[in-house]
Amino acid sequence: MLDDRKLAVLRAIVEDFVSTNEPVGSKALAERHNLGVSPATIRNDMAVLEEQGYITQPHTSAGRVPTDKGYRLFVDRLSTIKPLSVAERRAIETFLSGAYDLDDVVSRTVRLLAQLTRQVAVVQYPSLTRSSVRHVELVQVAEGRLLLVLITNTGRVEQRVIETPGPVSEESIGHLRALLNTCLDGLGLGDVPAAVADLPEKVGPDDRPAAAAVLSVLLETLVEKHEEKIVFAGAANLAAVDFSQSLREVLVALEEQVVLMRLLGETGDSSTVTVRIGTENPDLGLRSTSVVAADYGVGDLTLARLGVLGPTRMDYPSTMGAVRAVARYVGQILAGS
Amino acid sequence: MLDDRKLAVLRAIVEDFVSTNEPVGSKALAERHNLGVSPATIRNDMAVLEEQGYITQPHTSAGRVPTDKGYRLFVDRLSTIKPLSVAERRAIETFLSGAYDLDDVVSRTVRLLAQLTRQVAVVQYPSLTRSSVRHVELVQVAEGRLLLVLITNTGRVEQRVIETPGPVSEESIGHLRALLNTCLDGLGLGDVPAAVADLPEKVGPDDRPAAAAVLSVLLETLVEKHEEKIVFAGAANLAAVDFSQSLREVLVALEEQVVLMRLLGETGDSSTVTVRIGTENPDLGLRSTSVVAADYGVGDLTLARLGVLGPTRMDYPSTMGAVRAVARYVGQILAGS
DNA sequence: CTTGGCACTCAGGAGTAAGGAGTGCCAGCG
DNA sequence: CGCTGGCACTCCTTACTCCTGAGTGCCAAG
Repeated sequence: MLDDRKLAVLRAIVEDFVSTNEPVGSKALAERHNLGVSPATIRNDMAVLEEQGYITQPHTSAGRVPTDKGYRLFVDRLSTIKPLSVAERRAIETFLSGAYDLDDVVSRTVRLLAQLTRQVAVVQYPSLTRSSVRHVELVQVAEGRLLLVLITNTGRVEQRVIETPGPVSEESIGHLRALLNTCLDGLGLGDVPAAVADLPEKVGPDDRPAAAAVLSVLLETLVEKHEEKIVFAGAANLAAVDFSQSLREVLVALEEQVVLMRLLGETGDSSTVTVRIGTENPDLGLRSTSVVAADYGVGDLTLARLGVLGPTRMDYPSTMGAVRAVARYVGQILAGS
Repeated sequence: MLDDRKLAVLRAIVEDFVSTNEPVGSKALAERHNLGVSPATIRNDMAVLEEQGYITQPHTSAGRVPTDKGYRLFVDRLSTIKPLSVAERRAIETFLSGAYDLDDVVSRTVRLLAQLTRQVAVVQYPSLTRSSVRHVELVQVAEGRLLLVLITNTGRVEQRVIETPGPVSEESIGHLRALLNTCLDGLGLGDVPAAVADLPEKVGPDDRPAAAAVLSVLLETLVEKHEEKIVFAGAANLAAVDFSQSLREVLVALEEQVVLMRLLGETGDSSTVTVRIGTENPDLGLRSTSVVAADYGVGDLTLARLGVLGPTRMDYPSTMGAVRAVARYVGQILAGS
């Protein structure tokens, strides 16, 4: 129902509109792209494309603008992900490899992605449930108060204060610590609750209350922090685009972890870059924004997602290229640290 | 040179302009505030105030608008900090006391402050140089790779990976750990470099290289992370105000840690709330923003700063009240954890 | 020193007109 | 049957003008 030429016209419309931000007319199309036909012919094609819902006119006697459906077709069938230049790749590599801990990796990544795409970047911390325990540390910081530090294989460090019912001897703490480490080492965090269920029974009766307190805090940490840690950068890039009225809504969304999580979408829907366009987004008020996201991880293990948020009028091929490249490099960096 | 009535007029102008965002004229002033004189008189006073540089007109035949100098006089002599309502205080208390670690305290604080003031809030993490060591942990996470975890009395947890020249025995690590803790426990971070200078000499010759590696990373951590950790929230509130062109610049500034630090200003210039108005700010491009900031800490010890960034046209008394109150509560929370 | 009166200024909105980009449709051509 | 040039039509955009009203500065009188 759409022959090759009509698809070519749609592609040209998307490309021109993205670069000029102005409705594109038949005459301009005929001039800038050598489609080999006259403006009148293009007009006929445009009429068909509009009827099918791929493009629309802001008003009579204006050029055409792609609809969400039009962008969708463009992304799915009319474009290919544009790889980054060698210089860009090298820049990513050197910038990321300078990081010295997980916080630093994440914060560098998000800033890098924002700069590459000139849009708002969002990066999720490696999921806790997909990580495994590397080390558990228990330190008495004051009478009746312990600090639990949980280090995962992805470099995440979670810390919690534990109020114990009474003072605990250094010896008991050492015992408890050893116990925790032997029974948890290398274990996936999802399996921790089952593994520690019988912990209080393994310690002497005097230490039971303390062990129980530690346990409850440990389990709490796993559920509370869950997947929720997520950061963004590049809000300034929003001001450049003419977001006008919706700018506020976008900023609000960015500050809500929950909304951000929903925007990035479920992990693992596909092994490559995914795109959500305009109204495809779950969130009202972000109807004119698109999200380009991808999973990252080490090897086969998916750790979390990262992505970019921008106007529907976006350079999808380049953005997708940047997101894919950054996701890969982050995986490499995490694997090496 | 400025009698009481002229000051009253200035105060009225500031208050009206802050609440309406429109240049205020002599007639409106006479109606809304009972100054006991006619508009004509007020006009004369206004002429004087303008001549002295406290107010200005956007254009002939418009009302007057306060200048930075006018706001300054208002803040210094014409207003008093407005205490929060009981309900607000209670809300702060319950919200902050729910926090369970330092990250959480800081993130809650910044969101709280943003919401209270309906502006952009900025909170600096407790300064490392003003903290002291509570515990040092050393863990072998892989062959030739150690993890150094530094816990301060303010709850900050810094972690760094250390590559050792070769494998290190568990025994050596234990020794090193004990050594570090005994010689650093309770020490101010500023004093750490001196205290550990002779550390390599205290260990056996075999462990020298490892000790040196640990040492260099430890010292690096202290200088690199220095004071620089700082977060903000409430960017969405920027969109509400009519910041127009400068919005982008403000957003850029917010994402630059260094700029943020400079904006908050030096700690300890005064024991109470400080205000920087418009051009008093060190940063170009933020000429139409004001910063209201205060130190926070536990007891006499100042830990860091927090504050609010907004348009010069701001409700200073309320904002100052909120900043002061939040700073106090944060201190209390930190003292109790 | 304060006040009412008065002429003056000027930003902002409404109304109008010209310009132009782009369309839809039609008739003719290969 | 599809492509093309021509043409009338639509309607957004810009510029221009005019008008109104808020607010001022100044002056003369109390």
